[in-house]
Amino acid sequence: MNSLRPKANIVPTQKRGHVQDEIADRLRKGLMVGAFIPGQVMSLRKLAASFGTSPMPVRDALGQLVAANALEEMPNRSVRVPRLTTDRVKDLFEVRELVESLAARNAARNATPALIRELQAINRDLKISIARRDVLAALAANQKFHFTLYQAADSSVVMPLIESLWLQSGPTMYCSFLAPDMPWDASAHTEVLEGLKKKNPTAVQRAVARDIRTAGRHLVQAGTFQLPGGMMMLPTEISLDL
Amino acid sequence: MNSLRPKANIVPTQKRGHVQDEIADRLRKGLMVGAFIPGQVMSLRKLAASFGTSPMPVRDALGQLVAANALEEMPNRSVRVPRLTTDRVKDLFEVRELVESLAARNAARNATPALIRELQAINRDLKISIARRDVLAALAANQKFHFTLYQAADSSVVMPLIESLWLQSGPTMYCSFLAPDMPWDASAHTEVLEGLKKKNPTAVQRAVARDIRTAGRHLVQAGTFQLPGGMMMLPTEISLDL
DNA sequence: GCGTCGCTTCTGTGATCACATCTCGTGATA
DNA sequence: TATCACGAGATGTGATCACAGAAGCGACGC
Repeated sequence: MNSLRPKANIVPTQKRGHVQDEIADRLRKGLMVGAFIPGQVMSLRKLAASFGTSPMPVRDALGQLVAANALEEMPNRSVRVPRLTTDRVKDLFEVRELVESLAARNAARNATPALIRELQAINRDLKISIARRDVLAALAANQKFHFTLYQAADSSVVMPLIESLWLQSGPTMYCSFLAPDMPWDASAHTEVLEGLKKKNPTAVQRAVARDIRTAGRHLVQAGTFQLPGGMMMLPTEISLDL
Repeated sequence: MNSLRPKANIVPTQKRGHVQDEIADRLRKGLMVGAFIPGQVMSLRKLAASFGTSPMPVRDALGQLVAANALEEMPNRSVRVPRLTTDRVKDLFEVRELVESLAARNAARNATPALIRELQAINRDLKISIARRDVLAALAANQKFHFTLYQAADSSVVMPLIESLWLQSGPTMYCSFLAPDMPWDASAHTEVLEGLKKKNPTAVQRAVARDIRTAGRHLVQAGTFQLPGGMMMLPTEISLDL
């Protein structure tokens, strides 16, 4: 009877109540994978149009990401992908080293043979991607390696923290690792696996700490994050085919 | 011309665009101060009615707090104050010890005489509140002591993490420290101040770690958080006079 | 030619509505 | 009396609308 009936989602209402979460997931993935340029503003309505929804779930998703420090809020109340300063990168990796070391140590205590096998498989993929110079796949494999390891720590307190820290460093890491001469040392991962096999949590902890420390050092040295935004061949417009 | 004109906020539109933030702040404060019982569900419309606004800004505020792990989302999509298990408390304080130790260490490097004086003043208030058995004031002073110290670390990465961790432990801490026999050792704070005066970051770090460790131990021992919800004289309904 | 005013557009925010889902209470029936 | 079913209410979610502010941009005046 009422003319206000909405146009009924183009998609046949896939899952009720999970729209904002799916949007948030796609945005998260996009941030990790470098689909968004540091400094890029995330327009509410444009994102909504891209997703084919109303601005409402997008607003919620952006709010989540802002609360997780994955996006930053400008005085205009617009949100954008944060551009990191050198100091902030140092801070970020200092904390990452600390927190992820803890997670790695605790994960090592709970390590099962199945976990070790899974990590070995992921590391194989990682090495292949590195050999192919496939930055995207390498970053994805690297993330998967770390997160499956940390997951074994079985801490619902630490995991969200680590996710937040990765989301913050994600876009910048992607940009920096686009430099073809960026060395990538996968030896730390090998040390992790050896430590797990020997059931030596301290060794695993040290290996993860070393991995993060060297990554952070390379990132600071490269310093690509302090270049003026908009460089590189990345699309200025939002690409949502994630 | 349109009849849809809303009823115009009772409050003469204090500040545009800061409604959701004020709501989030009041909820945060309420969580820290124990205005909400662990397990209590935060109803969107009821909160909105209490605040005298539409459910919209409340939805945003709750989303922020859920993203910060200060509130948890039930399968119903309702959000509630999380009730902590023993394991989670241990996790929480393990991470708190780690992260806040780092912040304390870095803060000690930047410590100024003014900061030391400020911390001394706060600690005086804390001791007075303890002597008076004023749990609320003591918790507030304790929080102020820690946060002003960490603020000196000048890290926009670490501070949000610490805030999130405090928000998670806030309600439970309040409930536990209601027990009149809960011992409160302020000696760690004295050690912190001495370390700051001697410009010894390691000493400050150790003191903060000890402070958190003992607090966590007492919390686990007391174990009040695992009592069935709804105990104590706390109001079941939401009290918003914060 | 350059600066400035004003308009158009776009931004996020808050309110209201419609709806699917779930809960809870009341009723009837066995 | 016990149990099941139906219904009324409440829940969060998403869409749409109204509005205030900022920003871009073009035209006009100096």
